[in-house]
Amino acid sequence: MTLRDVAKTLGVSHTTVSNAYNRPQKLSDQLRQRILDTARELGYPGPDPLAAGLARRQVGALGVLFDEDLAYALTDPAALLFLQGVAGAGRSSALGLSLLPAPRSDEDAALTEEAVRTALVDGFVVYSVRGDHPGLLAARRRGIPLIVVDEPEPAGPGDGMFLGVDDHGGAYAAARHLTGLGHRRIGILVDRFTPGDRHGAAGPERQAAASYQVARQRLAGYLAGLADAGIPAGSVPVWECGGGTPEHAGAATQELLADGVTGILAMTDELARGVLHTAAGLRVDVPGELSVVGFDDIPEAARTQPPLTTVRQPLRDKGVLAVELLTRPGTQAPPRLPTHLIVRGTTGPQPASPS
Amino acid sequence: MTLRDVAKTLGVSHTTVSNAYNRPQKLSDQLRQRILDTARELGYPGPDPLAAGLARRQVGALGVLFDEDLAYALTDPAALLFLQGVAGAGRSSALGLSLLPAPRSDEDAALTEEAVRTALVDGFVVYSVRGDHPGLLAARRRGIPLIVVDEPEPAGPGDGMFLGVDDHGGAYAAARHLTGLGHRRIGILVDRFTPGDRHGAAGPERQAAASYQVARQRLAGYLAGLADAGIPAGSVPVWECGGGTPEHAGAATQELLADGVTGILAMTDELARGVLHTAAGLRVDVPGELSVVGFDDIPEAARTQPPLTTVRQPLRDKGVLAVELLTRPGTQAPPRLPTHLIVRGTTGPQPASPS
DNA sequence: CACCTCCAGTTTACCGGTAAACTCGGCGTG
DNA sequence: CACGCCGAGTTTACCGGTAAACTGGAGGTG
Repeated sequence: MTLRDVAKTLGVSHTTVSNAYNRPQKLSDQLRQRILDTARELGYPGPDPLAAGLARRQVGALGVLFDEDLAYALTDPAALLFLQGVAGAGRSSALGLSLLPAPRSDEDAALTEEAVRTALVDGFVVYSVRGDHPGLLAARRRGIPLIVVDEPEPAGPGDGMFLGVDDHGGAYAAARHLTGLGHRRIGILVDRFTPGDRHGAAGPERQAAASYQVARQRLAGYLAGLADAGIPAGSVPVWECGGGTPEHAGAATQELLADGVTGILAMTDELARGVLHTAAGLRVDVPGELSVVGFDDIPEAARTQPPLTTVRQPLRDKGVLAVELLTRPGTQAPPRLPTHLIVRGTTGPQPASPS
Repeated sequence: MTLRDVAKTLGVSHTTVSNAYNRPQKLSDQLRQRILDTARELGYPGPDPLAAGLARRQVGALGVLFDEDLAYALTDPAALLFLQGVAGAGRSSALGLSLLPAPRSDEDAALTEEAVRTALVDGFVVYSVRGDHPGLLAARRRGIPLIVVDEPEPAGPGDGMFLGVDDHGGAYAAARHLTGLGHRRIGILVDRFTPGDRHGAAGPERQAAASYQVARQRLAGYLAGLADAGIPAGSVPVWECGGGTPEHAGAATQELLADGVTGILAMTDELARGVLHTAAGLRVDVPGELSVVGFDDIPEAARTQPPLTTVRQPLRDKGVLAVELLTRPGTQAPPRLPTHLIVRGTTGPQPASPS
C-alpha cells in the first residue's frame, strides 16, 4: 500500500496525494478530504517517513551521544538535566531525539560506530565525551551538523561547533571561597581523570595524564585559587573516585579527614553528596568541622542536609542552547557559559583549632 | 558525493561499492580496501542511512513513547529504570532509541502525532500512557510492531502486544501486610487518577473516574486487601497527589495523620518518600507511630531513612523484555510479571494506643 | 577435454516518496 | 476581445541506496 496505490484508486496523480498530506493549500479541501478518506479505507498509513526523509534530505531528529553507557548516563543527574534541556528545545521544533549507545568496553566500540554511522538524524549533540571517543569520530565523519558540549574542544574548524561553560572560573571561585573562610588544608575530589573506574590518591603525574578536559579545567581552577592564597599545588591532596558515584567519594573522604583536611572541593555534586553522607556517618559536623563545595548545582544540591554550597552551571540551558545552535543556521556559539558560586550551608569558617 | 560517484571514480559498479561496506565477503579484500580508501579520499561519508533504510525496509531504531512530557518522564525514577532496561536490550542489537515528545497540553497533541507519524523507527514501545493518548493512536496507525507496557491493555488483537505487571496482587499484598500488623485505619495515596495535577481527597466517584489503569488496579488491590480484613472500601481515605512528586504527598500526609491513620499505602515510592519526609518534619516516628508502604522498589527505596517497605516490580527487566518481544518475532508475552512485597523498615505493628 | 562449480563482479529492478517545472481552463482587466 | 494571471493538478526528474538474478573466467573433476 503506497502513495501511488491510493492515487491510482482515485484516479489522481501521486503528487496530489502527497500534497494532501503535506501541503493542504495546494489542492481543494474537497479533493483532499476524499483522498484522506480513501487512504484510511485502504489502510494506507500515510507517507513513509523513510522515503519522505530521503526525498526531502532531512529527517527531523537529533542524535545525542554520551560518553558512558546509556543506562549509566541516565543515572547522572547533570546529564539528565542537560538532556531535559535538549528534549525541551527539540520538542518545540517537533524534533525526535535519538539516544545513541556508547561504548562501555572496547569491543562495544564497533557497535557504537555502527550505530552512529547509521543513525537517522539531522545532526549530533555530543555531550562531554573524551577526545578519542569512537562515536565522536564516527559522528564527524557523517558530515552533518554537530555540536560538542563541554568537551572535547574542537581542534580545527572541521570539528563542528562547541558549547562549554566556564569550569575554570567556577572552580577558582569555589577555591577562593574556602580560602577566604580561612581554610588552609583543602582536599580535592575528582570523579575521573581518564576512562575507567580508577580510584585513589592522584599525584601530579596522574593529574597531568587527565584526558577529560572538564576535569582538567576544574582541577586547574581549584589549584589556581589555592595557589593565589599561597597554597602550593604540590601540597594539595587530590583523590580520584572511580566514576564519581557518591559511594566512591566515601573512602576518599575518610582519607582526607585523616589527613587533617578542613575543606573539600568536590568536582561534582554527586561526589559532594557522598562526602556529606560519609561525614554524617562519622559524626563530623558540616560545616562546623568540615566545609564542602560541590559543582553543577543539580536540583538535589538544594535539598541536602545542610544544603550544599556549590558552583552552578546552566545545565538545562546548555541543552536548549545546543539544539538551537544546531538547528538555527547562523546562530553564533557564545563564549563559555558563566558559572556562579552558590553559597548555601555546607561551608563555614575554618575551625579554631585543628581537629 | 554518492556511492555511484565512488564507483565511477574506480570504474566499478555501484553495487560493488555497496558491498564493500555491507558484505565484505562478496569481493576481494584487495578491491574492498581500494574502494574504502578512495571513498575516504573523496570524502564520501559512507552509505546514506536513509537511503539504505528505505531499500532495506528497516532502520534499526525503536521509538519510546511516554505519557508525560519528556523532561518530566526523565525525572521519574521508575520510568528511568525502565528506559535503562530498554536501552540495555537495544544496545546488544545496536538499536537506536528515539524518545518521542509527548503532549503536555492539548495544542501539543498535534506535535506529538506528527512526531510519531514521522518517527524513523521499526517499532514502538509505549510506556504507561492513558488510553486516549494521541501518540498511541498515531503509533497504532503506523502499522509497525508495537508493544504497550503497563497500560492501556489492548482492547482488540490489532492493538499490538502488551506487557504488564501484577499491580493488583502487589497492592493486595501490601494491604494485607499492614492489616496483618494490626492496622485498621489506613490511608491510600495515589499519584493521579486522570491526566492533570489534581490533588485532594478522592471519593468513590472520583475513584470510579480513574482513567489510568495502573492506578485503578493498585487501588483495587489495596481495597481488596483491606476488605478481606473487614475494612469496608467506603471508609478508607484516598488522596490524590497531583502528579506524584514527593512534595505533593506532604499535604496529604498531614491530613491523613490528622485523620488518625496509622498506616499509609503509597502508590509509588516517590509518594512514600514524600510521606517519610513529612513525617520526619512532624516528628512522627516511622514505623513506631506510622507505617508506610511504597510501590515499585526504585533504588532509592533501599536508601530512605528508615529503608522503605515496598512492592517490587521488575522495572528494568520490563524494559529488556519489551524490546525482546518487539524485536524477536514469535516471542510470547508472558502473563503479567510478578510483584513482590519487600519488607524493610517503614512498617511495624499498630501502635498500642491511638495517637 | 567437456562439463560443472564457484568466485568476483555487474545488471536490473525496485524502495516510496518530494519538488520544480509545466499544463490548462476560468476569470478579471484594459 | 485578447492577454496575463491564478488556482488546481500533472509530468518528470530525482533522492541514494539494496538485493536478486545474471555473467564470465578460473579451477576442479571424471
